[in-house]
Amino acid sequence: MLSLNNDSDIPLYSQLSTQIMESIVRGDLSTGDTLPSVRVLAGDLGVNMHTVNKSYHELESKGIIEIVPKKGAVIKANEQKISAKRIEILSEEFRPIVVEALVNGMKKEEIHQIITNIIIKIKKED
Amino acid sequence: MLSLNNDSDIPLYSQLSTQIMESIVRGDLSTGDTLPSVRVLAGDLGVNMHTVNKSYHELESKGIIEIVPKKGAVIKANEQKISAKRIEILSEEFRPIVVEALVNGMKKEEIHQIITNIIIKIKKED
DNA sequence: AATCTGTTCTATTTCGTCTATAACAAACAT
DNA sequence: ATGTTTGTTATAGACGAAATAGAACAGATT
Repeated sequence: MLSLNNDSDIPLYSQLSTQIMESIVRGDLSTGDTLPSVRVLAGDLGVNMHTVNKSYHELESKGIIEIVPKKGAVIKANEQKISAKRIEILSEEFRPIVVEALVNGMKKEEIHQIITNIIIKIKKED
Repeated sequence: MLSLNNDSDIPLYSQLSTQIMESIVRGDLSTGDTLPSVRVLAGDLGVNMHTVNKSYHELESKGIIEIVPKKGAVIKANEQKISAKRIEILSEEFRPIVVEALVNGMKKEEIHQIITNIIIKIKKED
């Protein structure tokens, strides 16, 4: 179930993108499935149409979905091999958080444990 | 050496905070060391005094440094035991990036490898 | 005594987010 | 065929964060 938090400092469209990606990881959404129209989902979530539209385009730029104008948004099959460029982008996103963990005295294994727990958490939630 | 990127979508004060934390992790800054005054560092980096001030206060809120009014900013000793609350905060920050990695088809071990590489990279840089 | 320090205040510019409304042309449903 | 739904595009406004600028203050340093 999707739900956005207005009080968060994370933009609504980013929250939505992340939650849709979580649904895919969890298996609730699979390759070929279509997402609700921007108007319908906006109505369900109580946000503006453009906010949902922005999220969909963010997902499209990440290669997660395909937007067919006048038709809808479809979940794409995930690439079998992740590109080196994508890994580089992910690394840059991970970096500041890893630094913060390290400066707090955490060891590599403890950070790995946090990652492991997050993965477990994502796959268990509904 | 500190250097900020004006074209980045990451705020200047956040970039600065991260780089200072990296210096600590790397050992270039140790407990008891004092940071440059907000005016001096701002001059070196070519940014406004308030931008550096904001970074220092962000670091103080994270418990990394201590600001003594009219004196300066000093690197604090890192807590021997990281609090559960801090781990929770870090987890929430890690989460969306982990999701993005998973939706790209990465496995747990591959994400661990990215983390490991980041740590190596941080400690090697100058 | 002069300088340097972080602090506080006011002000302005710029940009991203979010909302709102409207119109368009293509796809779809009945 | 008609009416609805679709994503797209455009314009507009409100709001807050980021960043800059300049000035003044009082305590610490030299």
